Amino acid sequence: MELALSLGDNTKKQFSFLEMNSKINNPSASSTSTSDKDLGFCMGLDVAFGGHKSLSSSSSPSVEDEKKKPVPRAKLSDGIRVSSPVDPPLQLQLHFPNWLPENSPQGGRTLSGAAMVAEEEEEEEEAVPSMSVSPPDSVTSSFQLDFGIKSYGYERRSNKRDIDDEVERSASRASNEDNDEENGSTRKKLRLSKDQSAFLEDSFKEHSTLNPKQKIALAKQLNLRPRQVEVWFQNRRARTKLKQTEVDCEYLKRCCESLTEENRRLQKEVKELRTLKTSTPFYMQLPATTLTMCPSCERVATSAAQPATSAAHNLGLSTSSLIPVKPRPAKQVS
DNA sequence: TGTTTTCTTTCAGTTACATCA
DNA sequence: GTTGATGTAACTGAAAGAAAA
Repeated sequence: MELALSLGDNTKKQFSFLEMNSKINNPSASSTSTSDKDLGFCMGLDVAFGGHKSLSSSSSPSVEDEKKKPVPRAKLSDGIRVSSPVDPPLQLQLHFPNWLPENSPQGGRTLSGAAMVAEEEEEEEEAVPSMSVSPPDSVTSSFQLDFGIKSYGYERRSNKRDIDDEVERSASRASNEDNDEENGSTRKKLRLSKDQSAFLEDSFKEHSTLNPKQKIALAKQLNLRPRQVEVWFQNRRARTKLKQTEVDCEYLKRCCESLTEENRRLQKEVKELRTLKTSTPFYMQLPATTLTMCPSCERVATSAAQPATSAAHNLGLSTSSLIPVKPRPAKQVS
């Protein structure tokens, strides 16, 4: 059995970044509305939870795809623009997002492909003010803080994750110029600020998954790396699922207890009825030819069962096998 | 048109670090 | 100051799907 989770209206397609940003700029507006209790969890059974790509429409062009093939891709996602057949191969100047140090040695690096497209899209969009929510002395994420990106020695160097890592390592090297204690052998854990977390929570309420464009835009607004936003959403989905699983387990546990109790009660009743049946004379066990109604509870029973059920009533026992009918004067019915 | 390859995205599981009692 | 528990950012490998070859 799979569990369902509803996190609001998935039909909405766009983040309301500006609105959320205004919330960020006005801290008194939100931060209490981001707890899980406000997420509007809904529980259901027999409905698939998530699933691969079930919530995502992201089949967008990747950096490598566009690097390798400047020809257009067949499908687009959520407004991601790719070059048309008449577009020349892209060879654009990379505009580093503001989560990179300004003095990055990578500045001016030239790339082509979807990353460029994405960056261009970013530039084309209205200038969304980037978020600077961390206090100056905060230990939270800002690319100016130390980045201890562990060198994991990836085998493949072609997927997007690796590219992100490469960018991060580049940034880390740049950052290390100002931070001598970083030796690259340990990974530093950066904690997001409350505002950043609240902003991400708001985003998560709208979409539990992000397409690349949304991810980049969100990262830009929060002064985070896209990879951080991606990881945050992954972990957030995992937490949501875990929490929902706990709720479902509690519900099923209660159901099980209730059914166990009901079963126990019915077993007891059957046992009592059998005891009564064996103790009644044979002539009272003849097959029913008429229906009789119990005067006390106004339920109808067959005449064969009636003596036993009446006795059961007299004993104060429940008789779930009786058929409830609308109230009538106690009399025989043919 | 069908098959294989390549790549991306997501998830489940895990690790590592920060924080708190 | 130390230690264990807890929360969570970050990482890894596998699976699934889409697009290209």
